[in-house]
This record gives sequence, structure tokens and C-alpha cells, in this order.
Amino acid sequence: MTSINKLYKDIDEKELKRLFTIINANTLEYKNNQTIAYSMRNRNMIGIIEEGSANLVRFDYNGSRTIIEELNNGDVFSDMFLSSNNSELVAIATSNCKVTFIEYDQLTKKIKTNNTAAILMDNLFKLLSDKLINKNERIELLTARSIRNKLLSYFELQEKKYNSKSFNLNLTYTDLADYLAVDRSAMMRELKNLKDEGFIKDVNKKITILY
Amino acid sequence: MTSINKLYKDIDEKELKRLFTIINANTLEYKNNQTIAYSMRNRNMIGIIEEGSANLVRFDYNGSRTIIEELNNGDVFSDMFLSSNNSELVAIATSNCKVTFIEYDQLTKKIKTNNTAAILMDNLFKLLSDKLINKNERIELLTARSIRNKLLSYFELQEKKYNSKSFNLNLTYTDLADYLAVDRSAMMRELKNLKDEGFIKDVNKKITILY
DNA sequence: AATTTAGTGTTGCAGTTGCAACAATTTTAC
DNA sequence: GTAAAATTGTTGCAACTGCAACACTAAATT
Repeated sequence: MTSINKLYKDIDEKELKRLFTIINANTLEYKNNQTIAYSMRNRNMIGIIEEGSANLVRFDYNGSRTIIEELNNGDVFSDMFLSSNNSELVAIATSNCKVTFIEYDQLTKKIKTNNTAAILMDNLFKLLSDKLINKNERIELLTARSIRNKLLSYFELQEKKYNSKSFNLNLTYTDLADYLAVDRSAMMRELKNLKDEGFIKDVNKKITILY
Repeated sequence: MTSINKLYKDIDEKELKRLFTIINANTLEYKNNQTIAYSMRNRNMIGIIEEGSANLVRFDYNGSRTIIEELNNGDVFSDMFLSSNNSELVAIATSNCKVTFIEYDQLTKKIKTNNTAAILMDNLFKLLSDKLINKNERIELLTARSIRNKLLSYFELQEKKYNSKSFNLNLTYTDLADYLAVDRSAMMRELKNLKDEGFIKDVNKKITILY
């Protein structure tokens, strides 16, 4: 289990447990759809998804909700990474899940004396870097000037990621439209155009780039 | 100088110099418009803007360029934070500037024994967190469904940032249009509408929110 | 101080997009 | 296993937006 999780890379499970005791880490369980409010009480608290999944969600003044980030096994989330002057932010479990909370300050205090803490910190840094990469990618897509270009950019990105002109969409079209911040029906229309014009093939969620 | 720079917070200049010698940091100077290629040769190399400014720029397959990030005094940039499978990425000096390059791996190796390294690492982590906050903010703006909403969201963000309904735009309109990823002329038109309809006042770049 | 370059302000127009609405299908939940 | 909820697929239409083009002003460069 600890090995799938990038955060625990190169860390011995026993050592990790010992460290978590030292820095007062706290593991809590949440049921599907439950709000994970714990982390938001304290800036510099970091939540680690140990099992299950959750969404980081923003509720706007008018009540509409936006998914800021989808969190899966091994992902971290924190107020530290989120604009504080913003509308209300919460994490909501999208399956039964288990979350460990650690205080960033307690972790840093230990890195000099505790090797596991140092590795954990290193892994955490790399996770943050990965998050930045993902955000930059999304921004790249969002700055395209038309739905068509957004789709093509998205497909190109998948092509590079999977190193193949054929890949399965692992998002629903509804979610993809959200991700690209466009109207779903308009996106479907453009998708149809791309198919009709022979740019792509789409056999039930398996996209093939034809050019 | 080291005090303005968030990265060097709580770090003594003498100690910093000593550390930089130990970890083989390398400071180079660039003239305005020069390409800062050094960092891009080695993944896990981190560039620190010591003086001046630069833009992180992407060149698309078709040659068009997009500014991914504007870098100022104290900012860091690295391949570590950028998708590698992407089109060509370079930093370009936008003024005469001085950049220090450190290797991330060399830094982490020292955090246990060198206190300055540990503080630097901590500051670096917080800078990354800040970057994430900025990216999330931009994504929030980019996901708005119309130019009008993008502008209003942007203005609201500024209002919260400055804690005032009046604030100076510190971007040119051309840059703002780029930032919001919309056509400049269309944005100007919408800006005019917002003024005409009494939502905002705009006395040469000083915006006042009127609602 | 003069010239070049960058930014602002505006408009017509055509193409794109969001919205609303609905049927059909698939998935999830009890 | 069935009802409820979510997703897909489609369309007309009005509104919005990007593009091209131009005049004008401000800022930078020599």
C-alpha cells in the first residue's frame, strides 16, 4: 500500500508509523459524500488521502460548485496550497476514505534529526511539483481560444502522455467539458465536427487521432 | 536585498554564500531579451531570479508564443515544475538580470547537516505553495464562461487582495486580455459595457467596483 | 527631439458558443 | 431488480466573441 503512494516512496512502513506518532499525525475515516472539514481548521495542516478519493470543491457566493481538484490515493491537499481570500473551500469524500493529517511545521522541525521525515518532505516537494505541472497543463488547455483547439490540445496531451495516438478517455464527457470550461452541448457538437471532418475517431470513449 | 526575497527569509547572507559554495550554486548574468537556457539542461535544476525579471515562455509548434509565467526578483523556476512532454520552454530575460542555479538534489542532501539549507528548503516549499495558489487563482478566472464574468471575477479577486473596492490595475489591458485568455478588443468592448452599465468606474487604470 | 514601438479605443462582421430543452441510454443506489 | 439519478446525444436560436482593420496616444529607444 505504501508503495503505490508516491508520498511514501522509499519509506519503511514501520518508520512511517513511528514518525506519525512523533509529529502527532491523525488519521480519520470518512464515508462517501461526507465533508472533510478537519484540515481546513488550521493553516499549515496537510491532508493525505490514504484510501479512497475526494474532491476539493469551491462553493461560490451564488451557491454553484466547482471541482478544483480531484484527489485520489496518495494525493495531498492543504489550505497552504489554496488562496485564503476565496469563497468557501471544502473537501468532500467521493468514496469511503481514510485521511491522515499532519502539521507541516511539525514535519519540518523533524527533518534534521529524523531521516524518514526528510524523505517524506522530499516526496512532498515532488508531489507539489507534480501538482504545479498539472495546473500548468490545465492552464495551457484553458487558454486555447476555441472549443476545437481545447479539444485538440487535450487530445495531443493525452497522446504524449500515453505515447500513442489511441487512448481511452478516463473522464465522462460532462467532466471533460467542465475541465475545459466549456458548455457540454457545444463541446459535443465540436466533437462531432472533428469526427465528421476525419480528425479523430471515437469508438465509445476510445479516441484515435487520425492526423 | 536578501530580505525582500521570500526565498531568503530568515537566512543570513554570509551563511547563504557559504551554502551556495558547498552545493555548487552558480550565478550567471543575462542581458535583456537574452535566453536563459542554463536551467533547462538539467532536470532538478532550480533557477532563482536574484535581480531583474524574466518570462517563462512556451513556443508552440506553429511558432506562436505564450507567456506561462512572469518571473520577478525572488521567483524560482525549474523544469521540475513544468510538463516535460511539452513544446519548447525557455526563460527569456525581460531586463538585465542575475540568476542563481542550484541543484535540488544537492540542496536536499544538505538539509540534515546544514541549517541554512533546511531554511532554504522550507522557504522553497512555501514559494511552491504560493505558486500553486496563483495557478489556482488563474484557473478560477479562466473557467468563467464569459469575458464579462472573467473581468468581474478578476476585479473581485483584486478587491479581496487589496481589501478595497478601488485599486490600480498593474497590468496593461493587452496583458490582462492575455491573462484571461480572451481577445483584447472583445475585452475592451465588455469593459466599456461594464462601465456604461454602471458596474465599475475606470479612471485611467484605477478601477472602482460600484456594486 | 525625433522616430519607432507598444498600448488603447472602436467597429463591422462572420463564425462560435452558451443556453434551454428534450429524448434516449447508462449507471448508481436502495 | 427497479426506481432514481447521471450521462449522452442532438437542435434552434440568440448572444457573445474572435478577427481584421484602423486611428490615436503613450512609452521607449537612439
